[in-house]
Amino acid sequence: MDEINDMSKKLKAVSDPNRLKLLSYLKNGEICICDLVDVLQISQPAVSQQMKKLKDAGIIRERKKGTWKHFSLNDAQEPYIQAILNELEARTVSHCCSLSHSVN
Amino acid sequence: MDEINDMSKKLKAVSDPNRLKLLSYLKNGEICICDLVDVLQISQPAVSQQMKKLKDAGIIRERKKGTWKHFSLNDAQEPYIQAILNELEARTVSHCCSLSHSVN
DNA sequence: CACTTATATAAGTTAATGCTTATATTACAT
DNA sequence: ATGTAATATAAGCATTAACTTATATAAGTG
Repeated sequence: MDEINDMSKKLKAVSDPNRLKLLSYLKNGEICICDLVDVLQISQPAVSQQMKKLKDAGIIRERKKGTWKHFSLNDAQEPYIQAILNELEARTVSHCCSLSHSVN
Repeated sequence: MDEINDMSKKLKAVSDPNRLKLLSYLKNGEICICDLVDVLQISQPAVSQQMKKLKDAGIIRERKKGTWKHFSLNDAQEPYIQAILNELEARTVSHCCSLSHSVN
């Protein structure tokens, strides 16, 4: 019965149009919050809050790099989440911050 | 861009715990609203409204039989909706109305 | 250290959601 | 036609969700 609530939480996380868009941008790799503010036409705190929801639902992970935070899709997804991601078209953003290739 | 909104609508329809439960009961075949009131512990209008959402999202269909309405899962589902249905455990209800075998 | 930049948190507003109770509709039965 | 049963609709309420603006935090730079 608790599996239902877990599914509900994950599905709620991906059922918002803005968050679906965020995910479609994430399909092309890591992005940081500043990349998304322009693209979604919402405020920086709004993006920050959306990403938090996706992270709490276990769909994305974050990597801190200086003042930036880079987000990316988790490798392992529930099959039904993966099916949703498959349905999304991959979109490109122009990166506001140079995505440094160095690790950590 | 409108595909996002369509996905959002369908995903919203399945992201509520009670509606996920309804769907898990539907996996075993047709059921009518009266079957579900006891099972979910919510009022008849509440069940009725939930079913309407699932129907508007194109996930279930209805068949009228006298004063009863029998609901069932649509045969063709979007792949990502099917993946969600696959994840749900099939549950059994005791039918309040004799599910007549006659058609229409 | 002071200044800037990226992100987070807080508080408030508005809209959407999901229930409730009360009442309306529809269909069948007597 | 009247009564009963299944479902639908309406209205109201409480909760949640998703923004906003303002402010705080944290990290890099001169």
